[in-house]
Amino acid sequence: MKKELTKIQKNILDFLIDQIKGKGIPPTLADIANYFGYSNRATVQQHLKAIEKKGYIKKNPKLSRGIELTLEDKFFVPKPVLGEVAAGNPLTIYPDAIDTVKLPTIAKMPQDSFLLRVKGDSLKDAYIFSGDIVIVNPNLEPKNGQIVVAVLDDAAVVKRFYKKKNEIELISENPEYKPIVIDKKYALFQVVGIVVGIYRSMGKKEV
Amino acid sequence: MKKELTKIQKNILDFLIDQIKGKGIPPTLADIANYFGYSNRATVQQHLKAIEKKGYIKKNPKLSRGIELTLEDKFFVPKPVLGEVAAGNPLTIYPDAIDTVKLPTIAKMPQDSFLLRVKGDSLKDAYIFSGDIVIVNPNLEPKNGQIVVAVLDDAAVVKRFYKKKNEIELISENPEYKPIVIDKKYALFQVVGIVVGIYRSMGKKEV
DNA sequence: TATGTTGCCATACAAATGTATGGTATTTTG
DNA sequence: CAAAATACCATACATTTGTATGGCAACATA
Repeated sequence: MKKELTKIQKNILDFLIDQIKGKGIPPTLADIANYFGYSNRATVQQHLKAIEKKGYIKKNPKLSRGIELTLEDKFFVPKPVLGEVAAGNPLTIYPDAIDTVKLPTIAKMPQDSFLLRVKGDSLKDAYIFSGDIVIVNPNLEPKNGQIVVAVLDDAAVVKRFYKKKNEIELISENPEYKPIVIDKKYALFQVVGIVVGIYRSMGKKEV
Repeated sequence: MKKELTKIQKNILDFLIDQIKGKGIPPTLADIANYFGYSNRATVQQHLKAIEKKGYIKKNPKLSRGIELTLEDKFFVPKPVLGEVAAGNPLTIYPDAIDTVKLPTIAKMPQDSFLLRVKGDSLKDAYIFSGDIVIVNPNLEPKNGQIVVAVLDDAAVVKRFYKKKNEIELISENPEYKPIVIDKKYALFQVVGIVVGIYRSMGKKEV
């Protein structure tokens, strides 16, 4: 049905997806031209026309930023998963993505939030299961009782956060693991972000 | 810190939030003017200036649709929950929203997806719990094995979908409930949508 | 009373934006 | 080979869009 895209067209489409899904707002022709180094909007214009002709996008004529995606799987956008975490046995967060998860469009991430895949069932008492994706927002101040991702001695832990006078307590959902108490001044401790939610993709059972 | 907004300014801000978070793209001045029935963009212009002055938005000058939200709780957007469902005991989907859930920005919904709150633990074998929000997408074709929301005799059920030759089988996660078999021609049956994912907000324990 | 805020309109203008048209060169395809 | 598609550029033009300025009315406030 749909014709093949050329390499450049594919690149532009990727850019469109990235902008629309990632940044939230479709780019202008000038944006695209600028990104790809074109000195001219008309070039972009024709590429878009070609892409539209092949059925991958739809243009809202005369409207600024009026580019819509018509991808069949437009509800799913690949997002990098930065690592795996478990409440009990801290795992290192890898600098690069270890995997990619297809997130539905609902999962438009706040700018610099990131995803971690939960491994093991040590969070099951918080109803989070192996394979679930936790959404971590690094831009929020942790409040008592919230579940946070923290780095302690170069390892990541996911625990419930409680701020005391001079120390911070990290409590595991699972009673098997004892609370961790950290002095506020301890340098090798840092709250990476707050778990704002969990997402679980349906369809494939990959537990 | 932030000054109070007037009624009209509040309305405009609500519209901005609705568009940006809901539709995904900030409106133009003309859009806003049109929505509120203003014959003039300058009116909107001044309202935006007032709202910006009070610190609720930030404008990217000279850029089309360059309105940013600066809300403290900008990561949370109210979304209507259309009803409640349980796998075992079908509940009616109410025409109006029964509740509103604060969804984080990650939960930018695909255009006409809707939310249902899960009640009861009859889906617990699918790791879905009471209080979880299921995201239902009405625009996808159901495939075998997917969890769907279906209307059967005016009641909603959430079950796993299997298409047979002449009939459709709806299988409950919970072995207590027997599979439902529906003839394909049965008029009072319709698949409302597919559960594309579940979302659970952290922070408040409201189970 | 004077002053300021709010709410709306009209007009004007510059920049941004989308679009149309034509040109050139390369590659692909029948 | 000829025709079509691709890839890029330049120029021109009409709208869209954001912005600035001024005017008018209602209202609260000092």
